[in-house]
Amino acid sequence: MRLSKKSVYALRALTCLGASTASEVVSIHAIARQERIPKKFLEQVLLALKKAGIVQSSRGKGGGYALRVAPAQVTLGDIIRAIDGPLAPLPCASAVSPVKCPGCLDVESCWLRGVMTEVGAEVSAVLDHITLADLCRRAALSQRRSPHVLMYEI
Amino acid sequence: MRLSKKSVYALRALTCLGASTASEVVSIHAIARQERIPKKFLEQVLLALKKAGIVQSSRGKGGGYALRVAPAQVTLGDIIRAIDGPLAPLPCASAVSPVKCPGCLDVESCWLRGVMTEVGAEVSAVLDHITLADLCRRAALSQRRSPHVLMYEI
DNA sequence: TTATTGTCTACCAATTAAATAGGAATTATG
DNA sequence: CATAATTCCTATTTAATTGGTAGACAATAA
Repeated sequence: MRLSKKSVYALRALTCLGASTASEVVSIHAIARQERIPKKFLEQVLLALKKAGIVQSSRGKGGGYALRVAPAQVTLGDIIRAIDGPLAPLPCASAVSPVKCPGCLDVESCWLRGVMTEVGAEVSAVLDHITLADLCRRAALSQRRSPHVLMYEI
Repeated sequence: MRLSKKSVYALRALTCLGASTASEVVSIHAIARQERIPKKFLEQVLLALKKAGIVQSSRGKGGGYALRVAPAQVTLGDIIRAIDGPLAPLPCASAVSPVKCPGCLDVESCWLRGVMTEVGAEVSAVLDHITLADLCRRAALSQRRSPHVLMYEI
């Protein structure tokens, strides 16, 4: 149930883009520096987000990335799915792209898949009602307070 | 967001125990054979479940495992937590045992932790309202139909 | 034409998950 | 008591995944 580092990077990069106006582009370099993310790794993250239709890019000098849709239109679920794949607890229980998992051939696995499909749907529902706009709002709020205070907040 | 093989084994082993009466014990060997789980691996799984207070064991000849609590008293959440650890999407966002994760020192991580703590709580809520009794019921149902039919059911 | 930027693919390193191994401790039973 | 069956515990090995790096290539603005 753990979020990969990759998708955390994606979330941070996207709030970074969400903070800019829609028209202006931000370079990989700038995002990497600001968010302290390994540049070449971030490259792959953004490429995946582009493939998922969440961001758009322009190349060449002065190029960079921008959101392709409004922050309120992108959900946490969209982002995590784009990076980490289906949210289903089991490969075979994915609504998007169900894949027969090993050990899924016999009867026992079948009822498990049933339960897990439902669990996956509920998890998706949770993640799909939190939008990038929400994240940006929270990020902006915490930006305003002192880092030191936040660091030790429970 | 994927379930480990280990916890799938745990779920299957437990439904196996749930199917037996509370008083009778089932040996690792029997469970492993019935559920086609590597015996030595299952050993570790059951040990973890025991440490979590979900099952009890008796050693020596004629020994084995049995549930320590009623199937309706154990939740999916309990089981998965016992095997895979906290359900939180981020180590730092665990209600049970929050651990400072690398990159969690600066301001950006803090708002992420906030969101993820909430997400984790909701996921927990989902998993904690499904009980082992529910799983056993489903397992019993699918047992009654033909394996072949189930195999290709969507 | 050149500097800057994204695109793509392959690769390597580190970590984690899955499985295996083997001996110690415990207990029922002949 | 001796033995076989069983859990307990820890270490090791193997496989898979994740995290990160590298470098050649393509596009574009100036």
